[in-house]
Amino acid sequence: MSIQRCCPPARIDASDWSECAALFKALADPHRLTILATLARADDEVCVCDFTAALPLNQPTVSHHLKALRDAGVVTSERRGTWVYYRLAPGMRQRLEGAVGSLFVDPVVA
Amino acid sequence: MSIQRCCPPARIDASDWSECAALFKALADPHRLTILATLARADDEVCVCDFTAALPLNQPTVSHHLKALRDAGVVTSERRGTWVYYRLAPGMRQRLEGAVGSLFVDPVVA
DNA sequence: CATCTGTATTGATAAAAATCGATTCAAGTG
DNA sequence: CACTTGAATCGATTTTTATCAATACAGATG
Repeated sequence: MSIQRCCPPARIDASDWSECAALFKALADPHRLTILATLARADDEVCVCDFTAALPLNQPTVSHHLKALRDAGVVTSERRGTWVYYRLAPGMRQRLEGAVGSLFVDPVVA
Repeated sequence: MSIQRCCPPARIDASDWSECAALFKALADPHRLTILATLARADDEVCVCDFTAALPLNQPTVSHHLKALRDAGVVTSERRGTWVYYRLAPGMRQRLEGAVGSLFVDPVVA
């Protein structure tokens, strides 16, 4: 019998998804999502001390997660006196929605 | 002088973000995003052989990533003869958009 | 039923990430 | 300027993840 073909050749997407993956990776942790959701709901700055008080983590670990979010550009920080305050980076929601949108066709938007 | 307060007490979000984090974790890899974007653009099934051919990874590694996506409920698979075909899980876009939306207030949608 | 081909699984290894104790740093306070 | 406090950094440890070679499995073919 004739040899079966599995399918039409198929066009694999050739984009570089590294940047997008890095953004999702920043959100791939329950504690970081807690921080993010808190900032989103506060729609205002939140003191680090509140996170260390509320999260079931030691202070260095909280600091570690905050740094991860900072490095990913998800949050910004500002020291004022002894305390440091975090807030959501401007345009984060759009950025995230854009990332999701870019996965699903929406050919050539940005 | 009086002791400074850092801020109003602050209300930390108490939700469980594990599930949401697991979804983002599934997307936190460039190769998995390539697979996902390909499936989204195909809007149809794609043969595993196309992924193994196109990705700069060995066959077992591709299989590993496909399993990760399956376990996260992001894709579904179906064997037909020798070949196995993958497609996007139904409602994935809404699910992802819902996850993003749940982070940003949108109180009590689903 | 021996064999081939495509995919999944197993086992091992290496790289990355999460966590914490100890320390450092920055800024107030006395 | 010594001391205290909040946050970041460092170092070490453990866990998770990515990757691949080898193997097993599933279905077709002869």
